Amino acid sequence: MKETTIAGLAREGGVGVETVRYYQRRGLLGTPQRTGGVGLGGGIRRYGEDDIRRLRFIRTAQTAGFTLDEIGELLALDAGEDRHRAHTLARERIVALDEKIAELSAARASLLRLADACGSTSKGPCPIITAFDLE
Amino acid sequence: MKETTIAGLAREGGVGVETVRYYQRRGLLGTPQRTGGVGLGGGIRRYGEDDIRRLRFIRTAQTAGFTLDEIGELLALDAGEDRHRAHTLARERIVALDEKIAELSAARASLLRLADACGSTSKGPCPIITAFDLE
DNA sequence: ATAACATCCGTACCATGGTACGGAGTCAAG
DNA sequence: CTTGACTCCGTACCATGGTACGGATGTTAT
Repeated sequence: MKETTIAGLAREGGVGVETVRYYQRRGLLGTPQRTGGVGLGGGIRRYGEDDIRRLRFIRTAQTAGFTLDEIGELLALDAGEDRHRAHTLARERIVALDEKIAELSAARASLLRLADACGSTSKGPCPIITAFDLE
Repeated sequence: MKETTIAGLAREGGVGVETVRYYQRRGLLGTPQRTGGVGLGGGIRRYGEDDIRRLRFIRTAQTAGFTLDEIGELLALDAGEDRHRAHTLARERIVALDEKIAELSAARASLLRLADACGSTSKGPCPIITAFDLE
């Protein structure tokens, strides 16, 4: 049971320590039990595999376009019973992703036209605005 | 030569009036000559086809992932002579777009797994975090 | 046991891309 | 020639997703 501190967790998740703390404040990550805890506030918190998985999930869900609020809901659903809600969220996001991917592909085509138009060695300005006109 | 006011320009570009003003402040859109201009500050500004094209370009360039700062550079290049710089910017963005599209496609696959796993009528929690694990 | 380093916590600040507000000026219709 | 809608302008505020600071405490290596 590999345990680590907040710095190790952050490293595993590919984020900074401050970002982990930010997620804790947002309620996306828990604040585990502290070691010993002699003083008033207690000691240092220890994190395990579950925390690492959870943090990684947050990051990949972000790339899927979920906001942190939505990710909070997903994490709640992961523990809950509402399969229908989870299914709906996933479906909605797939539709949004399909739109986004189409949008980016169209933009890519425009950029290709632009690179082509401005790639020649000929002088003068290249019609950047025009290259996007055909979208 | 269809002319319009800021509200018409905003409508054509699919943005709000305040957004147009914001772009003007950022230097992305110019502030054209005013009508009559009797008082101290002058009258109402009039916008034409070029302004509409420029505004639409800003919006589509945004969907391509350019920041407003980069769009400002592109607009400067459109008038300038630096074809090489324009070509470089376009190429860089194509690479970034390819990465982003791949990322979104992977996320889409995860969501499909998730929708599948949580779509059945069976009870209990569905493994949301796990559905993303295989990325 | 003491130095060096990490953690904890609240609070403040940051960048990006807007959105809102309020007062003054302008324009067109009745 | 007034009313009502629109414009202009500065300035303030907002949401999102962090990032930085600084003092107190905790941990660890020598």
